[in-house]
Amino acid sequence: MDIIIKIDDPVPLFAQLVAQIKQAVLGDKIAPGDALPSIRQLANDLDLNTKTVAKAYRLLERDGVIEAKGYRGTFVHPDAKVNSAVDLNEWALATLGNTVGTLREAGVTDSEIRIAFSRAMNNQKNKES
Amino acid sequence: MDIIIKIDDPVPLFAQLVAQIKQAVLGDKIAPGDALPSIRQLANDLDLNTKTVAKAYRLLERDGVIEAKGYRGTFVHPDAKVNSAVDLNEWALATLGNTVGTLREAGVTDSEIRIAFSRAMNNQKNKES
DNA sequence: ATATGTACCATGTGTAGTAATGGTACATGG
DNA sequence: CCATGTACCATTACTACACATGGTACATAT
Repeated sequence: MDIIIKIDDPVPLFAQLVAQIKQAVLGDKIAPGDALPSIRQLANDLDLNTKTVAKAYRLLERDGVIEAKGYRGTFVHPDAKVNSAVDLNEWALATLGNTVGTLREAGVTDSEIRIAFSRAMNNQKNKES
Repeated sequence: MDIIIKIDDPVPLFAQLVAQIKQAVLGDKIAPGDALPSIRQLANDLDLNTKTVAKAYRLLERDGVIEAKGYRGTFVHPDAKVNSAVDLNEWALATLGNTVGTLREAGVTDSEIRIAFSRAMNNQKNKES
């Protein structure tokens, strides 16, 4: 795996990692079942903090691209290729875009939308008890 | 109109103004057709900047609570009482709350939701040309 | 001329959230 | 024992935005 991290890139480091691993899956450079380097290993190789790599791995597992098997290490998910093609963030963008559009049409100010959004994020945080 | 502005209140000054004027309408202290003090006048009385008062008036006019008639001054809107009861911000909060809830259930991170929201706000800005 | 709402230039302060870093500690199951 | 992923404590730098302030300028129509 030729992973190249650019520290001066505006794209966050963990996001670069996520993107490149998804690309590796889509380009068949790694296949389901393949073992990935451990968090500590990869952090050492790429000269990153373990937290940064851990964050990328956490997101990749949520997206069904990799599978963490505890002490045994991390592996490429069986459905990795399909799941790599699905972009949760783009869907979130589209969904929020619709809502924002509706509010804007109703005459709600951008500033008010931002404030309402901030409140919405904090409100629901306490809703799931 | 007994308007009291508390500078040490966490509620923004312009928001205090908006709320109190709406309350004055709902409490029949001012009725449709009544003239409101000019922006400069009110800013002077309350010891506020004209911009702050202007912001409140702008929002009140959008909500159909008051009517700006240019050089003639500002007046209470004919449908002020009905329009004062509608809270655009609460509706925005509820709408955004639903969207955020949906995204959260889908496993989207709060951080990712915020980023997607930020992009949604910037995207649509250029959409209406 | 006058006072109206409105629009533009700008600055300062405070808050909130992101990204990345460091260190320490834990349960897991070969 | 040991390396795994994971979770907690924390700090630093940065960005974006809200709020409020100040000054200046403009078209309006009596």
